[in-house]
Amino acid sequence: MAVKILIIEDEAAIREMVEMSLSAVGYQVIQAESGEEGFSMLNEHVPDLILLDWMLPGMSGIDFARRIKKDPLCSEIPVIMLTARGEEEDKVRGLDSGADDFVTKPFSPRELASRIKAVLRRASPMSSEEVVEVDGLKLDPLSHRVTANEDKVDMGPTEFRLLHFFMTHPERVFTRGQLLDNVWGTNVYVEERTVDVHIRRLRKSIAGSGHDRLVQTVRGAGYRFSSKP
Amino acid sequence: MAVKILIIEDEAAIREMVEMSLSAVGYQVIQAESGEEGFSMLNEHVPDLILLDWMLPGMSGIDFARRIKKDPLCSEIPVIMLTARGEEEDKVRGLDSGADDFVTKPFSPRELASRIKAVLRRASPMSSEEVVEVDGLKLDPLSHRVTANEDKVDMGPTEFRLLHFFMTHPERVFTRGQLLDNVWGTNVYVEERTVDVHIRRLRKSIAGSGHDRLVQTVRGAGYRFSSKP
DNA sequence: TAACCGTGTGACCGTTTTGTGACACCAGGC
DNA sequence: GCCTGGTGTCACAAAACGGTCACACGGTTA
Repeated sequence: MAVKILIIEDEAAIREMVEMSLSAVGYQVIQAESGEEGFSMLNEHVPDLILLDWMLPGMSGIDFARRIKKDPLCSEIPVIMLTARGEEEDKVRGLDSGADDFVTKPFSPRELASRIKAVLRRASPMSSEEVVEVDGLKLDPLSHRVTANEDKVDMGPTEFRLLHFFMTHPERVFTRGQLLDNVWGTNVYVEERTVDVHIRRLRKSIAGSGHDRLVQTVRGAGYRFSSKP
Repeated sequence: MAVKILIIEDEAAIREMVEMSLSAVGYQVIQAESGEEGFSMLNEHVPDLILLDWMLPGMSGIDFARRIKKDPLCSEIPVIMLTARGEEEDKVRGLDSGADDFVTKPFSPRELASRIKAVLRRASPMSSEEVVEVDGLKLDPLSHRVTANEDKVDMGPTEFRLLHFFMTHPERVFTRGQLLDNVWGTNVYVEERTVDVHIRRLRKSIAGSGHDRLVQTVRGAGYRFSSKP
């Protein structure tokens, strides 16, 4: 699955440049031009990294970072601050607020890309390649394999991606729309009820070992993956 | 363990390109932008190969190579020199200094990767010439022979390389593109479906002993070699 | 209790992906 | 030249997958 990066930056020129250079190296870029928009984006997408402008209209970057880090659901997402030259003294405050790195404007696409790579490596070593396990249900992205208590589990590609997303974002409810965005990908047009069907197929394939209880329905909201009842 | 490559090159652009393209095919890349930094890196990492820029600020590439080769701890590490066009006549001197190969800038990632592969194969025959065996299926790179429970197995050269790659990288899914890169070589252009055909031929040739089950299709992802079902 | 809403479920069918045999081409040996 | 074995590509077949629908079910509300 492609690495998602959310950029929150009010200058459209910078957003566009970042979008172009990062998507060229295989990242999926989601844009927001204000803190508020950034938060609403977080409801749809769960990015792997956030690029955050230091000076934002309305909510400042540092406020945003603090709120992010307080939210247990998002606190793990690494943040890179974009600062203008001459704000050096502010770096300390920025670090306190939980930013993982700083890039000073103007920056080259290359520099940004290498910082991103470094931060991602540091923050979660190969997050998308790590084996995830919940309650005896194990998913190995590298070998593309799912086992329930060492027994092989079969499922289709979409179910696999869905399960992978769930297992890497447990204990959180996702609406059907959010699941479509994160598992199917943005700009696809399919019925929301399609999610139900794939949930059903996923449950069926992991039901043999009783793990279907991990995929929970939250009526009126969506679905959740959780080991708690 | 991943193959480590140390690149010593002052131009960040080239370093980044190399880093990206090599890490994409599974190498671990360590960067240094000067000879001095290169030496300090050698104290931390023992790379399997060194990419060395011909023209370095301060200590030149050739000086570096000479010092490397004098050090008994590092003298075995193969060195590939990166030279700019028009330095052809210098190649002789370079060879005297112990470089194992040359790559002329500008070079393509594919070319570099295949040179690296060739040099590593030449330099350390140990790892890639060891007999591998999985489940009674034995491949001997030295005698270029495959046996299934002591019975001889026939296959074409490409199938042999494919099987060798699979057996040295089991339990992991490879896309058709990755297989093309790793088995065919990086600078060839062939249809991805060609992989399917060779998978088919490989399966056919090892099917007599039932070993075709080791070559597994992962729908939507690629192929995997595994002794597990 | 009946209508209603959201979700579960099985089935359908077009599309996509993979398996498979055949063929043309190339290089090397005779 | 003429085989021969190996390779890449193609066309077709087979299988799996994905999205949609219709209907069933169960809880909630009027």
